[in-house]
Amino acid sequence: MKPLFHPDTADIQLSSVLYALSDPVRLMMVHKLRQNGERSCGDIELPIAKSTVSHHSRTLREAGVIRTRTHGTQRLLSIREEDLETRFPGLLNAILSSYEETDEL
Amino acid sequence: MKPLFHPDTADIQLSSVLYALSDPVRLMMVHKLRQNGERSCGDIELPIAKSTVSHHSRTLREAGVIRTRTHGTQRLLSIREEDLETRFPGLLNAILSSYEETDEL
DNA sequence: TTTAAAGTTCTATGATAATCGAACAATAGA
DNA sequence: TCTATTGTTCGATTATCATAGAACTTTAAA
Repeated sequence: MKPLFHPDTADIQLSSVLYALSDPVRLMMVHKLRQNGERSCGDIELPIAKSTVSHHSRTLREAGVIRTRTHGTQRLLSIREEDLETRFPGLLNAILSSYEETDEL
Repeated sequence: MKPLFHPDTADIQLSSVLYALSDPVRLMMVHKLRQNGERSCGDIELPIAKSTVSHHSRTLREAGVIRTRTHGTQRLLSIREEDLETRFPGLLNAILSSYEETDEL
């Protein structure tokens, strides 16, 4: 199995994180991951093709927002909450709180 | 003089704000505006052509991040801090604090 | 060893965007 | 009124991206 690239915490770029979270689909993915905890790609209900989910997962992973680990044929996604808090204190919570307070659910 | 469009506070979209701030040039613009207060386009030192600055100003304005007012031949830009705080409490500060703490200056 | 399940990668497409230079518009000042 | 200043808009270019379907890979299960 090919190892998946995850940036080191110190290498996570603010603009990359903001970009990753500026897409409504990806924002919804991250919101659901925080609400429900670690989930496989398929368990996150999304109105798009699975190849598109895969693409978004990769964008979030390469930006340093989520972690992906392999479990059987599944890929389990989770938010890198501690790493993000270390790198950008308060940022993730401010974004997801804003998301939850508005009508973008 | 053509009136410039500014979205109402309630119409500001989170994903649009995140997208607007995900570009390094625009992030720098907003950082400098908060550091120095209201400034004209030309007073914000940027390593890009003035037509490009104008384009970025428009993106920030239409996303609801900045306000633009006319003063003579100048356009004065300022951050919509109160509106953003009303709409997305803590968001702008979390983003700009993150920016200032990292090496992206 | 087949078969099924879960994702990824490839290819293609249509849309959007970052950039610049040139032309244009509006205003202030000489 | 002419001119300089400030910024916008237009046109073109180049690049990136969101999307989907098809083919492929990997693993688990029958």
